[in-house]
Amino acid sequence: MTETQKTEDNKLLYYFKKWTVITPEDESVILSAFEPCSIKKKKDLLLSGKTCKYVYFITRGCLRSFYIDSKGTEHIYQIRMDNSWISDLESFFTQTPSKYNIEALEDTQMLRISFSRLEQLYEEVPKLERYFRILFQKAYINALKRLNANMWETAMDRYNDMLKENPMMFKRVPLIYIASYLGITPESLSRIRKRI
Amino acid sequence: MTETQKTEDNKLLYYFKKWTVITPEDESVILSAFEPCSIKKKKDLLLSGKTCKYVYFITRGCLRSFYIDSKGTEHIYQIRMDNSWISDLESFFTQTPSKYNIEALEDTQMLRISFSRLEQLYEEVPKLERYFRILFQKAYINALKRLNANMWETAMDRYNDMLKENPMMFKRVPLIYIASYLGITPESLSRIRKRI
DNA sequence: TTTACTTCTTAACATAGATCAAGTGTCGAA
DNA sequence: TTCGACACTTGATCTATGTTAAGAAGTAAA
Repeated sequence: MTETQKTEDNKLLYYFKKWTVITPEDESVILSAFEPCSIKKKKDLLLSGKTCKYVYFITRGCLRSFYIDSKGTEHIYQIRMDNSWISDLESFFTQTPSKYNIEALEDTQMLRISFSRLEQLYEEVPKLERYFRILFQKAYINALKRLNANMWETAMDRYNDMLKENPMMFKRVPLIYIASYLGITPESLSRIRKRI
Repeated sequence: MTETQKTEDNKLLYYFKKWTVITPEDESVILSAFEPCSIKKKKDLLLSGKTCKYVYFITRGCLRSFYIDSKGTEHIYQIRMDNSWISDLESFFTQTPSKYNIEALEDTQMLRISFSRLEQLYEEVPKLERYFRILFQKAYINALKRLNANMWETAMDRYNDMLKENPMMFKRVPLIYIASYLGITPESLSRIRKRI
């Protein structure tokens, strides 16, 4: 195991330990369940129509997930960077074909785990149920907040909120993707930025 | 314990058992942790500014949660009926004041559990972590779907989807609330219905 | 049985953001 | 060093939905 890899693993464990108690024995079981992988910028991690085989913990890099509508337009619903999870959870948990794509916006390093390996890991380390319970709790609360913002706030308010809460994204992600994530066109985002 | 009450409890357990294994001993521990309660139509279960003390499992009835914006307009983000959960999870899990209101749209019966009692219950019946992990997983997936629909589909498509997926709601909930839930005004909903 | 309130509809007008079209600047690959 | 794709901007026009205002129908209260 290289030095780089060790650092990556430790970050994964750091996040587990924030919400649940992990013994040294658990640690090695967890680490052995995850498999390092990487992807080059502009390459696809998941293609629409394929089943999503893994959940990925991003140790370094940036990815977007999006779907393509009947007119061929891409709609981004997630942009994820270092130390967060990415997957198509619906496809992953039901093991059915995905409607979404996941693409790398930067060269990205990840730790991945398959559906069956994760099920097995829950049996080996039941405490992980708590970690993921809390993770999904928070993800759900955030998704509802974003839903409310999209339904009832102006595009300008959403842009300002995002600037405040996710300043790093503006340094690493092109505005055309941020526009789609905010639910508007690049033209509208451009006009909003001019007004400020 | 009345006959009515027993039926209610069994429904709660039925949903737990769908996703995890519950022994007879666990059953009684779970049942004793939940407390029956009820609320009359138009009364408030939660007021903005107050901390949300419970999560509620609705055994029979209907509630809406909404927030009031700076102009005094109500915005509904959840409508929940029989056999589902309702709460302001953010306020509940952080035990801080809520930004939302929850109001009964019908006379409603529930089973409730407090934050500290739920924490204790997780220790007593660790298998419940799995149930709630899966519950939040599904809730998160649904919230993302609703977000995508609100960002990228027309109000008419959203209305038709809701008609298909939640026909019961149209029989029990006034259209003014359904409009708000769909992210549009009652006037727009009226126009959409006329077009069909 | 009158009154008042809630729900729902309709119409005229207003507006945020989309669409279409064109143009500039930048950067990586040949 | 030049070319072509990509990122971003700007302007003109269009459209879905909001806003304002009014009225009808149903229901609960007095």
